[in-house]
Amino acid sequence: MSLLARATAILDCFDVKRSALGVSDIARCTGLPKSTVSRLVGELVDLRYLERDGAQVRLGLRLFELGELAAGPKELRKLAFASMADLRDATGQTVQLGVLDGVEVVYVGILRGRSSVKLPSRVGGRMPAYATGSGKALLAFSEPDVVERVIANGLDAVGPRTIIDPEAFRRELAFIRAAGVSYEVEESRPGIASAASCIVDAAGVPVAAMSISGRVGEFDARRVGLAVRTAVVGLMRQLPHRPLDRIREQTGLSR
Amino acid sequence: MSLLARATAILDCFDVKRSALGVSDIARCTGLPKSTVSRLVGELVDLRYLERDGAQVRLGLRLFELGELAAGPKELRKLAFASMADLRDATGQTVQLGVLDGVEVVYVGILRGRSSVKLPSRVGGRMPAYATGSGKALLAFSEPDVVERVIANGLDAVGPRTIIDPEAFRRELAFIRAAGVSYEVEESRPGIASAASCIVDAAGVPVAAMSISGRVGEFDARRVGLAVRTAVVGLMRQLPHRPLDRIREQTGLSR
DNA sequence: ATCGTTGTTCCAGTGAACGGGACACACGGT
DNA sequence: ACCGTGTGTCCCGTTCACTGGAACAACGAT
Repeated sequence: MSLLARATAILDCFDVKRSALGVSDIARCTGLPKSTVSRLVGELVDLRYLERDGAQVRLGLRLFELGELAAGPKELRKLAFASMADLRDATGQTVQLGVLDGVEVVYVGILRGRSSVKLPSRVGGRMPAYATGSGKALLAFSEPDVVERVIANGLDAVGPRTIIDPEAFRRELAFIRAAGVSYEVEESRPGIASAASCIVDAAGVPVAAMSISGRVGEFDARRVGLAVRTAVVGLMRQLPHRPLDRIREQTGLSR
Repeated sequence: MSLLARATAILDCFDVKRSALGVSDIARCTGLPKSTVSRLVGELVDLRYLERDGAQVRLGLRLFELGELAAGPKELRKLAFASMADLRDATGQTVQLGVLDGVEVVYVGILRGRSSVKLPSRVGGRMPAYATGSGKALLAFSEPDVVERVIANGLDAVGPRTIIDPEAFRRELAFIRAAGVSYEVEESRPGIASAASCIVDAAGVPVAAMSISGRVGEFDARRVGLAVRTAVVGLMRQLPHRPLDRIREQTGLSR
């Protein structure tokens, strides 16, 4: 395990629930020797990636800065914001924007609806991809090996109706690919339903997914699904105009 | 230069203006050998701190996540948000919240005013402390060695009226400490004026500064200065109630 | 006073990072 | 076609910086 991996393991210990940790806490959490952790924490503090708060230590200012600079999610959020707001206003439900990272979906933007059922999601938070509307929408348009990796990673039931059978899951993705919309009822969490649609770029690679979630009762799947889909196609129409970097990426990808 | 310092030097190359860089760009910018950069970039990509975008590389998803988790700024922003909104609505000018980091102030929150004169500041952005309203307010309540470090670092003119004389600067801070408000007219940038006030915690250590900026013409310094000050004292009144972590910090600081 | 904590420091041993150089590739100019 | 210059990656012997057990000092609780 390289030094960088150790350092990042330290940063990974922090969570919305555990926002301040001691050296020993970190040593336990990472499995690294205490002396090593002490030294690395010291270096990270000097670099302002961590900051001391008495005997505890918490995530530092530089991470905040770099997070604000992380161009990808920011740009995406800006582009999608208008559509998301329309959707939120039209339905009153909460709208989310997520990207795929390995076997999980990371939410990069959230607009909470009026009927603010408290969703567990949070900007920067993660959920298993196979159990969420956004995740399934993204996987439906991803390469087969990405999907297989998710399946191989295990389809554990995280909600009352999570799809745990690999074959059923593949069929579900095929259906989503055809429909352009994914639905999910109590697959991620009891009492919650959602509909999502995948945003793909000009080359057909999935970029993000927009989803809309609400309480199972007050949620008209058909209607809402259509709304998400229309919002997404509207968004995609203005997507390929993004000039330089997209072109550069294209040429880069073509070897 | 340790490995961690090298890795962070790579991350520091990125900027709002240079959001995507190649390996050679980074090598030039950091002064590190290209082969070293290539290897480190590879590791950082594996760790998702960077992501490849064709031949270019940009800041990755994990930095975005960690930035969202950085508790300090987030908490502060939440606390100050109401007062900032009041101030913005009352004056129509843009309100900023900044913290001190070394010799610079980092903006952790911005509410743009109606008369949206385009300020150069940005959430997560930096400005030299000695040349801004927020920075001077923070320095006025900081330990002498902090102030001296800033002065030793050099008071270069960044605006038409930047204070560049060390002695004048010390007098300015003494005045601000007495008044509780700092003013700044064209010290940071031509055509811009601002007033700021420092938020100190129960122990008297400066935490952040709230500032309000506008075009020199449409800016009534007296009136606005008083408004900022009242907003800040109102904010501070509800500050010491913050329970556990503050107490822990206290005990930690008292050795 | 005696534990069980905490975090920090020391230092010799070693394994991982280093980086010069060779390499493959993609351009653009002549 | 032939360079010249730009990329980014990879190899591999050298070496030096990271490692981590152990000893340490400070607390707090029992």
